[in-house]
Amino acid sequence: MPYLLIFLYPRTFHPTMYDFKKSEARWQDYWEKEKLYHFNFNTDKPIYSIDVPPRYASGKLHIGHAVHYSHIDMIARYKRMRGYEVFFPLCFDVNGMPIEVNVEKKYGIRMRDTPRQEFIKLCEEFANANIAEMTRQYKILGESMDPTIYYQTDAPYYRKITQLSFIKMFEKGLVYKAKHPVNWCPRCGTAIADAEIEYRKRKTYLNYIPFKVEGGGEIVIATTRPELLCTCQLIAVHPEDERYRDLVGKYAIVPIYGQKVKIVADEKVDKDFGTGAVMICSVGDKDDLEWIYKYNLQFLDGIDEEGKMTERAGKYAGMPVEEARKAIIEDLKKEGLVLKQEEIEQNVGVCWRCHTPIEFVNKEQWFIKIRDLKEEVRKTAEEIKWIPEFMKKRLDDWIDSLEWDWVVSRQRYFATPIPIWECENGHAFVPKFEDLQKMDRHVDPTVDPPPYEKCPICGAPLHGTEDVFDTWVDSSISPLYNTFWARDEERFRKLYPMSLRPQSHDIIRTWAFYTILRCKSVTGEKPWNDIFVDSFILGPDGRPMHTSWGNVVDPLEIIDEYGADAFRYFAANCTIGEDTPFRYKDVKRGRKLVIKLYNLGRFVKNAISGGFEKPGELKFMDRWILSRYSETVREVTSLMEEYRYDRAIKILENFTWHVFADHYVEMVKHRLSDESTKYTLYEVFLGIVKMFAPFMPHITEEIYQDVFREFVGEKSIHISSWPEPVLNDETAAKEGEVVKEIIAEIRRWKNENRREVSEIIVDGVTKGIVDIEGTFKARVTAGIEGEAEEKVVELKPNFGVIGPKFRERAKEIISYIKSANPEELWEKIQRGEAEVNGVKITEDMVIPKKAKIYRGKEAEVLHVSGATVILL
RNA sequence: GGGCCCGUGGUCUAGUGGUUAUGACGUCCGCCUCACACGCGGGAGGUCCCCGGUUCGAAUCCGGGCGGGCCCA
Repeated sequence: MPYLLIFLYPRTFHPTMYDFKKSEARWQDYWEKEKLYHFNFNTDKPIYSIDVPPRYASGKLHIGHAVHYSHIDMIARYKRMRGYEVFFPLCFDVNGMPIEVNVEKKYGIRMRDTPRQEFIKLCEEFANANIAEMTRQYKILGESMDPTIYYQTDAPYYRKITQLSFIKMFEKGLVYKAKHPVNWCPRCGTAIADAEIEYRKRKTYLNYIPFKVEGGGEIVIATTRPELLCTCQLIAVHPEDERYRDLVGKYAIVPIYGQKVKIVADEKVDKDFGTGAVMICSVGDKDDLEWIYKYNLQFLDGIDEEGKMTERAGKYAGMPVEEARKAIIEDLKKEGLVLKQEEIEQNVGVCWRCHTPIEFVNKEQWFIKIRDLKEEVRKTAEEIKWIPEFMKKRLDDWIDSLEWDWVVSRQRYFATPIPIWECENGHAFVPKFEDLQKMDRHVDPTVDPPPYEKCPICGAPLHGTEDVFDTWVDSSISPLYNTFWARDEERFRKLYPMSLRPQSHDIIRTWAFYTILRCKSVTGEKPWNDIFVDSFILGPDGRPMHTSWGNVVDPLEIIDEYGADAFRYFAANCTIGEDTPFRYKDVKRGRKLVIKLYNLGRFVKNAISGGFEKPGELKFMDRWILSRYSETVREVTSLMEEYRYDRAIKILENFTWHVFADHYVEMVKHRLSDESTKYTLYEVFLGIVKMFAPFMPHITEEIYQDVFREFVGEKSIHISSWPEPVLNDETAAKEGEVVKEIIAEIRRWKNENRREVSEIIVDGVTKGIVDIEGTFKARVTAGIEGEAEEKVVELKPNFGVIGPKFRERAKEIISYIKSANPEELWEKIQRGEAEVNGVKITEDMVIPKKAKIYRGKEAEVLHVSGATVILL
C-alpha cells in the first residue's frame, strides 16, 4: 500500500537538509577557537558594558535562566554589530547558604560539626564542579560571553573588592553593631535578611485561653503561639470593643507562669480576629516588635538560637518550639484552660533555603545603615532608565516599606569574611583601605593577624570576628568589580558607570536595591545607565513551574530536540516585563523559521553564486522591496535600541516570510539572471540574516559562511556591521504595494473560481507590470480602452416566487424563462413588457446572473487598492 | 489587606483613542508552482472579561466590579 500511495502522489521526499545539531556545535567551536567575543581594553570604539548576573553555582540550568541569558546575549550581539566594544563577562556567584546546604546533604555532614577550613574546601569543590557544567551549558545556548574578563565571587581577588567597598562604608560611619531582634533560621543557625524570607501558607490552631483578671473576671485571648506565654508582657484590645470596656487598665494573670500583664486599648487590634484580645510577647513576629517599641517593653528570650525553648519556659525548657507548643496545650487542657481550638490558615515566614520557620532572636549583629541612604537610592534610581518603566515603582515601594537596617552578618562559613577585629570593650577596627588594596587577596580575621597589635583606644587585645557577609554584600558590588574600581583608576574611569544591568524582577528589592546603594555610596555615581528587568517563565499550563505539579520544562531537552536557535526564538518572543508561559509551539515555529531561512539561503546562493554587478538601473519591484526592506531595518533598529526585541523579531519575521519570501521571491523567479534581481536578493537577504543574527546566531552564521562570506569578507556574521537602510523610494513603496495586492487578488480569484487566466489588463498602475506577467505567465497590458459593459448572461427562474403564485401554471412559465434569450428577456422585464400566455413576468420572478464583457469576451473585473484589473 | 501586571477567534498571542483588530497553532478547501510539502494559495472562526463614564468616536482613556499572576504584609 505505501508504494501505491507514493506512486499516486509522487511527492518529493526531502530529508531535512539543515542539520541543526551538527551546525550549532560546529559554529560554537569555531567562535571559541577564533576568540570572537574578546573584549579589548585598548579599543577606540564606544564601550557597551553589561553587568551580567553572575549565575549561582549551585545547580541545574532552569528555563528562566536559559531565557534570561538568551535575552542578554541578544543585546550583547546586537550592540557588537552596532559598532560597540561589548563588555560581556562570564561570571559566577559562589558564596552562601545554598551551596553549604547542598554540601551538607551531599556528604551527610553538619557544618557546625566540621572544621571551618575543611568545610569551606568542600564547598569550593562543589561549586567548581558546577561551574564547569554551567560554562558548557552557556556554550550550548549560543552565549557570547568573554571568558577573559571572568570572575567568581568566592575568589580572593573578588572578596578583596567586597571587603574594600565595605571598608569605605565603615569609614563613612555607615556600619554598626547592635543587639537587635533579627530574623533567625534555627536550622541554619544564622541571621537572615528580610529579603531572604519566603512566606508559606500553613494550617495551625488558634487557641482560646482564659486569663484571670485581677480583682475578678477573666479575659479570653486568642493565640497561635501558646508556647510564648512565658514572654507575655501585655494584652491588647480595640478601644471601641464593648466587650472589654471595663477591663482596660486592669491586670491579667498569665496561666502557668503567673506574671501580671496590663490590659491596654490599641487601634491596631483587629476586633474580629479570634476573641478580639491578643497577647503581646517578645518576640513572636515582626508586629510584636512594634508593640515592644511602642509600650517600651523588654526583649525576653523565649526561644534560643537552635529553635529550642529557653529556661524562661520552665518545664518546657530545651524543647523545640513545635513540641513545646503541643506540650503546653496538653497541660492547659488538663486544667480546662483551652476553651476552643480553631483551625486557621496563616502565612509563616520561612528560611528561603531550608524552609524552616524563622524566629526572631535578639542577638548582636553587624548592620549597614540603609535607612539613612533611602532618599539617595531613590534619587539615583531616577537617574537610571528602567525597562520596562513600571518596574521602578517596585523599587520605590520597597524603599518606602523599609523599617530596619540591613543585617549584613551571617553566622556561616562559606562566604566573604567580615574584615573586623574587636576588643572586649567593643571597639571595632577594619584594615586600612590602602593596606588591603596592596594585598593580592582578602583578609580572614579567623586566620590573619589583626591590623593593630592591640586596641588603639584602650589597649585591650583584638579578636577577629567569625561572622561572614550576607552574599548580597558580594553580589551588590559587581559593577565595582567589573569596572576595576580600586584596582585600575584609568580603566575605572573608562568603564564606570556600566551601560546595562539586566536582571529579573524578583530581586529588585535585593540585588538592584543593594547595588545602587553600595555603588552610589562608594563612588558617588549611579552604577549603570539602564536597567532591564526581565520576568518569569511559567510552565506550559501558565502556572509557576513546580516539580510537584509536573510542569517543569528542561531547557536542555528542548535544545536537544529543536536546537538552540529555535529555543532562542521562543525567548525573543517573550513580551518584556510580562511573565510568559513556556510555549512549545513557539519553539516549533522557531524551528520552522530556521528551516525557512536555510532554504532561502539556498535559493539566494543559487542566484548569486556566479557573482553579480550592481545594476545601473533597478527594476521597479526591486525598488519596492528595497524600500520595504529599508523601512524594516529602521523599525527593527529602533525597537532594538529600546530593548523591544520581542516586537523587533515579529516585524522581522513577518517581513522575511510574508513579504520577501512569499511575494518578492515568487515574483522575480522569472528573471533570476537579471543583475537587478541578483543585487536586490543579495542586499535584502544579507540584511535579513544580519538582523536575525542576535536572535538565532547559529543558522545565521551557517548561511553567512555558505552564501555571503565570499562577498563580505568578515570571518563571522557576528562581527559584521548591522544593516543600514539603502533606499527610500516612496513611489515604489506605495505603487509596488498595489502591484503586490493585484497579484494576491488574482491568486485569490483563480483559487475561488478554479480557472486559469490568459490575459490581464491593468488600469491604475503602470510599473511592475512585467512581474505580474512573470508571476502568472499571462499576457498583461496596461490601460483599459473604454468601459467594460455589463450584460445579463443567464436568467434563473425563482421557484420560491413563481410556485406559490401560479401553482399549476408555474411549469410553463418556468420553461419559458429557461428557453428565452436571457439578455433579451431581461430587457423586456426592465421595460415591463415581458409576458407569456398572458402572464406578466416581473423582476422578482427571475434571478439574473450578470457578467462584464470586455472586447466582446466575458471578463472578470477586480478592484484593488484603487486599481482596476480585468481578467480574460 | 496593600502595590504592580494581565484578561483579545477553539488555544496561545500582538496592538493601544479613529477605515474591514495582528500573528501563530489548530481546523476546512485546493495545490508535488524548478529554495522550502517542516512548503504555497485560499476559507471558516471574535459581544477585544462585565457594568458605568469621558468623547463626534473606546478593545484602547477614567471609575467600579469579576477572574488570573507576581511581589509584599
